[in-house]
Amino acid sequence: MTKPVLIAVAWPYANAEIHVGNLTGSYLPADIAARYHRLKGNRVLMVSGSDAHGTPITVRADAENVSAETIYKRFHEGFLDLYQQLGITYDLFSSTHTDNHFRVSQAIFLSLLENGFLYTATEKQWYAPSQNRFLPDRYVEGTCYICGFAGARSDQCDKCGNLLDPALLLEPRSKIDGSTPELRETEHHYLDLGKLQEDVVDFLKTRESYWRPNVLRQSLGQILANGLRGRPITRDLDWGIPLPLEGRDSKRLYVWFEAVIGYLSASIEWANLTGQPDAWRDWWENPEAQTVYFIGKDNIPFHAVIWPAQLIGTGTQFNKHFGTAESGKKLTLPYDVPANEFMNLEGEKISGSRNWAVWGRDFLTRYDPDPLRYYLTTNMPETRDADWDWEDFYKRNNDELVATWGNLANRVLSFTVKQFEGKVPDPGPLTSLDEEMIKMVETGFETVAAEFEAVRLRSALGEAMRLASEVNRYLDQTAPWKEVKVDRAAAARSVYTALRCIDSLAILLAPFLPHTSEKLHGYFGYTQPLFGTQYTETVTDSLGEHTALRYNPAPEGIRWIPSQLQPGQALQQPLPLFKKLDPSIIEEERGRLGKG
RNA sequence: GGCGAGGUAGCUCAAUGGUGGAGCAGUGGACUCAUAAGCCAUUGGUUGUGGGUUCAAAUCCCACCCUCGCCA
Repeated sequence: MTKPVLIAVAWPYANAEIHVGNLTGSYLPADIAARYHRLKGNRVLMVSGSDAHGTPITVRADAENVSAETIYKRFHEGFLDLYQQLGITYDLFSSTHTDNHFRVSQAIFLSLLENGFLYTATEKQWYAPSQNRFLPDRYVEGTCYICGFAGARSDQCDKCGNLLDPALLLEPRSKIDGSTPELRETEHHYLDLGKLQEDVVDFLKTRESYWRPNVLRQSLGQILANGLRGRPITRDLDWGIPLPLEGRDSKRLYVWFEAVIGYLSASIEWANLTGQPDAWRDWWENPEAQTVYFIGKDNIPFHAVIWPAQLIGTGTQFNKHFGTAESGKKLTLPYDVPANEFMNLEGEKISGSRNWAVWGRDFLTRYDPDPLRYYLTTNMPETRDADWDWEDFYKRNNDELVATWGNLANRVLSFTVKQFEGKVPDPGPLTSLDEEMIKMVETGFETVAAEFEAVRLRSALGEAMRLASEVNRYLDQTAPWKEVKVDRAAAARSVYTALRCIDSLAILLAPFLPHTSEKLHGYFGYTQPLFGTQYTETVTDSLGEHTALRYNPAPEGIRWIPSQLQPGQALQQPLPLFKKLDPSIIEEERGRLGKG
């Protein structure tokens, strides 16, 4: 039985490279889950894109004297490259800077407006007469009225750490041209979260039994303790999505409001690109669909509270404002938000500006993708902050990945090629020991799956690796290298049994280690691949063009099933799946940290 | 400042009131198909600190220290 599963992945801000903390926080667990569900035969749609708007990008653009679009595209291209190398298989990785996303976001805005969940209020904002525009808080600096620090940001002082009331800042000046800004009144739209609170609480209560405690406490717990207040959803900017209201189109939707809408708009863009414009409804207008959001803990309130509030507030009005066939259906609320904590690096917080980071693309110039995926999964911050430690990476690669799994596959395949003419031997009747071994691994298709369904990926990997160890134990008990000298039939039984287990383990481990599982799958002589292929595509719309990452799935079929390996099947001459690392990399890599 | 999470063996983590466990590392052993990998055995912990509740506390309560996140 297959079901629709939406894998919704955090949208990386297109103003920095992606590091291992970003990967283990959301992109990697999302891909592992997506690959698992695809193997299960579920209808998977995995979407995300570059978050192209917002002030961090315009700040950087102004600093480099280039357009915001230039900045976003530079990092966007890097994301696509990394995702392809690491095998993060988005069905669509797009961008928020697309005509489609603009229209979807505006439709959500209009739906909320029609349903009475928006209100307007007037506030005071910094305005630069010299430039004839409003300035975001972080564009204005001045002297802190609390500690006297001269380089304080308008909304926060980096010296004393206090959050500031912009209106009280002393000697304000624009970071762009040094001119003196003035406070002017401006009217903005607010999302009326107070009005939506009861519905959001009801929604969260239906998830209470299975969501991670850290996510529940920061959503349901926080609301019950403090309640929800309205939040402004517009700003005076010129980079972003214009309000779809006449006379107000100089205002832009706030990034926090529109970026989460990307999950819906990317699904719609994907549907259009595949030539089935209504296909998105299978996930978004289907109460049976499981929509799972992979994000870091800093994003919990936006995905567990505000995005559900936006969806609830939109009601059944979306199609009407988007111009698609009205269905009278509500949009699907999040099924799960398995937010991860953070990953530190050698005991310190990852910091891009200090280069205290392990960058994804840089890493892959020296190492293979699957060891990275392995280490980031065994060390995934599912319940608490984790730490990337180069010595630990080295050890887990050599002592676990190579020793337990890579060596197991290699020793049995090599032995078979050498002793049984490269063909799966005919085992004849199996002994009870053989049958127990096979059954133990087959049970893994249920026990590992249970961990996947609960999004406990570290545990799922641990269970699969435990089974690999069991096969090593089995080999020591049967010792086919001894049997082959005295009882060839016995050796054939043992080798067949081990091969069949390894064939199954390749599937169990495939979501984590797709590149090497695919390779091993080929060594077994199969011609049909486990997974599909990634490719990029340039999409042109009224805003210009953007490059999208796409995924061409493997042929339909359920592959999450135990090995049916047949005697006589011809194997390929295997090569080791993983490389042992030299201990010198530990100091070498540590030496790179913190250097420009 | 408020709220929340975490602090358990050298490392990564389990264990929510009932004799502190696993994997890896370390040590000893037998084997040799395999990337000197695998297998068997084994050393190792006053559970951040100080109090308290209890017959019994890693677990519940209070205070404090450290790390982190959210909010103000």
